[in-house]
Amino acid sequence: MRDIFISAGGRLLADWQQVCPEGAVFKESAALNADVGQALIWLHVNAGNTESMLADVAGLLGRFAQARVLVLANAPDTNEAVAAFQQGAAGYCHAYSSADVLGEVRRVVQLGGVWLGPEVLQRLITVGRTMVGSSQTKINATLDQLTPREREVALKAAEGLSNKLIARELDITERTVKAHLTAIFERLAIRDRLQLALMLNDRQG
Amino acid sequence: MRDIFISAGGRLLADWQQVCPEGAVFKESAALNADVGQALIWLHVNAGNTESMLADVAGLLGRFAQARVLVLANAPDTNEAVAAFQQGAAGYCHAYSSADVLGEVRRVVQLGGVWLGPEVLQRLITVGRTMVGSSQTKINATLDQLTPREREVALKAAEGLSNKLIARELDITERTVKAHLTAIFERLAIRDRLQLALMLNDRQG
DNA sequence: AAAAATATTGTACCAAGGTACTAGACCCCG
DNA sequence: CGGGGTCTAGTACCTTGGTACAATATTTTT
Repeated sequence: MRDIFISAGGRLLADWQQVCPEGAVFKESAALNADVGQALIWLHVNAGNTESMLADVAGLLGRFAQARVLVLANAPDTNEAVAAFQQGAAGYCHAYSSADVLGEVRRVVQLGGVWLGPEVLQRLITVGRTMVGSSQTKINATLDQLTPREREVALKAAEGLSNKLIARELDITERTVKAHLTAIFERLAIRDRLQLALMLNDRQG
Repeated sequence: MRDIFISAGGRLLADWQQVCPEGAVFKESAALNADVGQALIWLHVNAGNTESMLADVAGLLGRFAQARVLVLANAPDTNEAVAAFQQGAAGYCHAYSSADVLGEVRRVVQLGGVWLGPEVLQRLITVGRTMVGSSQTKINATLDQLTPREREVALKAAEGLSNKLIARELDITERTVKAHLTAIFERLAIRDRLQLALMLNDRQG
């Protein structure tokens, strides 16, 4: 996917060039004549001119159906961002974002995603916040299904300890460790200790 | 809105049942014959089979225009999530999510929304970038020590797949999988696949 | 062109994980 | 007191994971 950078100033942003060393640069969207195909167009806009930005986005998308347009704003504004997305932009971010961020944005957009900055997200998403922090709750809910002794065994197994080591630490035989594990696997409906590790170590929601 | 649960294993997840006590369970998407109308279809998928998941999602959406499809992944993967959304899924979350989370997901989707998990969110949010980015970098640094083929094997092993399954998916013999794993263990200076899973799944930052 | 890395597979073997069936000791509750 | 859950553990057995000691073909690097 080609990268095309459009900036009124025509000046190339250093970080952008780092992300897209092969990218082409234009001074204005009108300068794009030939069909660009599946290009990724980075539209660098100045503050306070939402109207012309929207017109540019609409124009580009109209002329190049296969292209995706990303807006780089010198002074990002949530309202402007929402407007850009309504117009069909695939992303809207700070023009002076670091190369890391720009790379990530590019990746997301290339994968067909829409990149949303934090402010825009908060505006669009009402849920989430509470949910994000609830993974610990999930783990506890999992552990609550187990007896105290099973919990001890489960945690040690999820840390990667062998049955022999668990047995030594809990001062029981290896056979008993196996017995607990069998009970754990059945109760949690999983196959083996690796699945257990995934359940207990995965901090995702 | 009816809830329909599809799992290859046909096993009902306890938390899911709690959220959808009235839900129907099927072993495979093909088992859904009659039109389900405005149903909410929970598609439980195993790790590492993105293709078949996407096919399932596409098939379901094609057959039941009014239905919404939610993907429950045993081993969530951001790329897979993005792919699922591209295919038209209304949500993608961890199969072992707690009932609380599942209920919230259900609510959002029923209201016509698209549910984005924290991992996908964090991928999109710049704020979480520093933290998430560092651990991601760490993981990448780990993976960079491996050859391309070894990376594939390592990731699948870390997801909990058995050698047999990995072999099948990569279309090589189980012996070769073992050879790669032995090389991986030596290079990363770890003992077994569980340690590998801990290394690659640790998203603490 | 030679050397090194990568990818593949074989046979054999041992250790570890996990299951089946069983069972005694202990504790709590109705 | 008896039933049920918990913790413990034995023997036996099977499966999976991992290593040792190979070999061959392809690609990449030097």
